[in-house]
Amino acid sequence: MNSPALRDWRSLRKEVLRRIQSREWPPGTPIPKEADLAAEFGCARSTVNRALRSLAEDGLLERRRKAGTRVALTPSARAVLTIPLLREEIEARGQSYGYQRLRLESTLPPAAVSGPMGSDADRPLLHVLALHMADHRPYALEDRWIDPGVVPAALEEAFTQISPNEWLLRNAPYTSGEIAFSASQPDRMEAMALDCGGEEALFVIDRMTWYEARAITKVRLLFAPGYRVRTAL
Amino acid sequence: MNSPALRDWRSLRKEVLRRIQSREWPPGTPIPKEADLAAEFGCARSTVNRALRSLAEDGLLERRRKAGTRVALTPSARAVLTIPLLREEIEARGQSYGYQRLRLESTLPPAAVSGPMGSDADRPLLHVLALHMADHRPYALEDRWIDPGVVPAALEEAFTQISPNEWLLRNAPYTSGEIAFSASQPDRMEAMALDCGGEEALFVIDRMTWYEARAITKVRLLFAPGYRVRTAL
DNA sequence: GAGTGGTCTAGACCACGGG
DNA sequence: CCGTGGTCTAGACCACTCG
Repeated sequence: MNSPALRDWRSLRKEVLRRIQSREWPPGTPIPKEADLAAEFGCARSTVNRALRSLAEDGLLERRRKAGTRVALTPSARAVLTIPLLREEIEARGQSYGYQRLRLESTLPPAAVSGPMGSDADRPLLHVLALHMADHRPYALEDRWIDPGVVPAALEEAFTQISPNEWLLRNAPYTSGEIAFSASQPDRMEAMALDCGGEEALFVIDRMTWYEARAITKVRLLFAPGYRVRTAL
Repeated sequence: MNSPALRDWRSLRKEVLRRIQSREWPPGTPIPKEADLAAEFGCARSTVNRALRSLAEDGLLERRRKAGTRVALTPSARAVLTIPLLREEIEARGQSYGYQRLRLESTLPPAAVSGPMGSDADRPLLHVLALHMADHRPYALEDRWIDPGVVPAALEEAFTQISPNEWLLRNAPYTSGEIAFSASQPDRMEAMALDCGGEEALFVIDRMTWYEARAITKVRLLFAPGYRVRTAL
């Protein structure tokens, strides 16, 4: 049967997606090769390729040369998180953004910092502690280490008007990074800064970024109680 | 100046990425149009398009017809999280996977469940409580609600051998979903099931999925202390 | 109105990897 | 080996949107 000709890759993607979701093509099924689909839908192979590639990028298809294309066995959920600047995140919700630098020092990093960053344990790093606020209430505590050997300009900055978060994004481009999400209880200092109880469960983001092979910065963001990260699947 | 001809889109992407990261093209800069880049690199415009589109999808470029292509002002970090089956996640680390159903009942959902799911508050839903274990130690507690009106086959399943997590993935394809990450303290029952203290901060994943416009299931995964979700940026 | 990206085509060659 | 997806090309038309 010839389907009604679908000539653009979006329509084609939709149709293939429909066949997958309706179990017309169950998980594991090998689907027709590109040339055949092109014939069925009356379009060029490259258009089919575009549609199938898009589905493969979303994890719904598995493609291999010669082996062909199959419906993925486990459509493992992929969530794309967009991590905005805290300031933008707060302002986007119509709240007023506040910022306060709590501490700035140049000091020897603890092993928990120099280790992952791969920096010399006997070379001082810049350490900044800052509080982000939404509508004048504590929102997140930023505990950051910066390697001045990689970003010398950071030594000239006081971080009283702009957060390290934002300053680095503007002034220190990175080539790679990693991010981790977890949960943690605050210590006494952190609880005080966030104005919450010491037994509250707090959401934590740890991030580290590199420029080429050199670690730029390592940061731990501790969010006030109730914080959630949401996204569509 | 003619750059050494780059004929494949990956090399081209690399070169453009280099110019962005090296600030040769600072944030906000309009970059040459596709046709010009094609001429510079000695390749077809569609190849340039492929490379630039790829960078735009990663949020590094902003493209608009007529306006042209610009380097994104805020390279807001995007993290792609792949949420695997708990079983696969555990086995991938070389640990033994264990599973235990703790409870199965058909009961009226609390408002906190029927509300978000958009189901009638006076129609019973399937409620399953199950424990996932790694190397015989509690790993995550799965607290799930399933609408049997959408997935009737779920009524035939005892969930003693297979987790709702895995059963649903196999038997109830979804068309959309949402996921949220947060931190929470366990209540007494949860602490007992996870064999941890009641004041521990636990990582929580809430997920809800739909088929078309009908909510299939809502689940809350409570992870044992120390759990982290990691990914590259 | 006109310039730029978005997309489609028909054909070609190639790289990978299954049999 | 040889079938399949991956990619490139040259050209074309179109859609969006800025000026």
